[in-house]
Amino acid sequence: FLGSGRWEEEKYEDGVKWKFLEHNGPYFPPEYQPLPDNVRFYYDGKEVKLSLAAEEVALFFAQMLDHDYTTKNVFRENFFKDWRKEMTHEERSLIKDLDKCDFGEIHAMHKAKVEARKNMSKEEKLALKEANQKIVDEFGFCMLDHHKERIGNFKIEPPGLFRGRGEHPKQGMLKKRIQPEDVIINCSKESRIPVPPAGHHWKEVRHDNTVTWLASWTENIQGSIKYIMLNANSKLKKYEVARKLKSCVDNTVTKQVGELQGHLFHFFALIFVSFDPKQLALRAGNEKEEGETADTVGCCSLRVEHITLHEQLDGSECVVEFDFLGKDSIRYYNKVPVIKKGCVGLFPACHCPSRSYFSQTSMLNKHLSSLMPGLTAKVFRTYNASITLQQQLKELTNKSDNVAEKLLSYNRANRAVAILCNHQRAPPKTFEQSMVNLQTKIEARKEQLSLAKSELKQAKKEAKSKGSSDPKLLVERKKAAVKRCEEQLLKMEVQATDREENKQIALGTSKLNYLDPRISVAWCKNMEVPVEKIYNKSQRDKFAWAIDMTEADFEF
DNA sequence: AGCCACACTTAGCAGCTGATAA
DNA sequence: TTATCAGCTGCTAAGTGTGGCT
Repeated sequence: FLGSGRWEEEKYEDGVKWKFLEHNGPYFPPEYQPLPDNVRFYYDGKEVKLSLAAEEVALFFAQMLDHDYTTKNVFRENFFKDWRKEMTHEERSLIKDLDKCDFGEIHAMHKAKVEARKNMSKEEKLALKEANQKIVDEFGFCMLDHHKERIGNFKIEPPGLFRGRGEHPKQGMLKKRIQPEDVIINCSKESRIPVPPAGHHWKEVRHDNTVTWLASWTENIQGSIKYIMLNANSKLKKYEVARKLKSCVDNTVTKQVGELQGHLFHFFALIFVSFDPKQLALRAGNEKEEGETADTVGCCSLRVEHITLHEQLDGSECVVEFDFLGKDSIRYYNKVPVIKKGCVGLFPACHCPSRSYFSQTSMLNKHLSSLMPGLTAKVFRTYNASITLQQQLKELTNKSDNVAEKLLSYNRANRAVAILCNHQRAPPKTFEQSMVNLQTKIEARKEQLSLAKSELKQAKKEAKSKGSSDPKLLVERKKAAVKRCEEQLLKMEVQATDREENKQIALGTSKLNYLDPRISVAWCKNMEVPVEKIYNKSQRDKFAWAIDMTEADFEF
């Protein structure tokens, strides 16, 4: 029964995702608690008692006062506009200038609350934890077919100020409180229908087993739909599609260049032909509505100003320099030499200012899926990421290394992928300090080591002169101490290297979403590294299928 | 072909927590 | 026992891709 069917997906016929679904509905955040009387708001120096609705929104802003957002003009303007909508007539005619608003006391109260929470007694913390656990127990699980499953996000998003990333035109707008009347419930007809909070009703209860969500509502900033869903589980199928691409790369995709030139923008040809894994892993780049989101682009939406063509750069011929903001407004900067000379002729097109040269992802995907079933633009990222990990692991790890060194190599391979996929992070606020701390520890350990060494020498000397069995034992002990010290020192030095190299790189995203876990599991088996060293508990759960099925000889 | 609605995946960050060192 | 900090989890924004409609 451990055979091939065990990790099968798509249990049901066309599009049916479940046969039975039962849950308790989403959890709603607590109602707003009015400010105590001693916490006041001032306008133009004078105390103003705000209405409940206006006060709540004022608190949202006051809570963010330490954040960069509140210094940004767009944020402030959007906030102020939406805040005024929540005010009463009188408030609105009085409060006309955000700069004259004094949120000082509200801000101070908020900070005191955070502080108090931090300083809670053990008992209080435990009580809070238990209360939270009760909520999880009641709302955090559902019955999906015959299994009890953990729900990924069972809480309705609380109201607040919209925190769009980058230069988001809607940052600071009021994200409204969601009521049960806004929420659609999805579950089995024959299940216990979730009960709405007292005095409320659901917007709708439906029974659609072709979708996986349990509840949904429409959010007021972009008008998009938000869902309550299970945690996405990684799919074997997705990696198999990417893996198939490996054999397709030469005989299918690259041969299509000529055809691509015909009816798709030339730039795809360039990108998808020059896809030596060490090169590009751009996102597809769907069109976006202008003014609704931050101006970010991907492969298909790149504009002329994002690309510079160099006929000669850093010793390579025909190099494309990319500089643009991608998803989450993360900057992508890269200089990529073209590997297929046939593409050179395509470059002049990049200088054409017309957007029409840049085809759409739907066109691209249509073409790609005709080349290979299941092939879409994002499969290239999965393929590139996984093949790069495999190559890097092969290149970097030695069987004779110790575990710490092997793990450094693994992280370096993972890092190569993260760089390829442009997974960046802001350097942690405490980064410099923690590096200094680690360095200090290393120095201390070094001293300890030299001390241990001289003690060993001394012990040896004494053992020689006395020759008794007792000092010999001492020599062994000292030897062990030196060895232990050396190991710890090495471990710390490796850790320092790893951390320094990882300053601005986020490994988690590629690990979770792009790297075929079978590559990592096979590597662990080959290198005799316990799988817990590279996957934590939740990652092991997510990749249980790979851990279970993968042999040491797996090749992506 | 272009659009939009919808469903689902991928993403960085903030705050929490538990391991570790002092 | 307490302070610290790295790693983890939860959160929710921001992508991708499909399919139906005009």
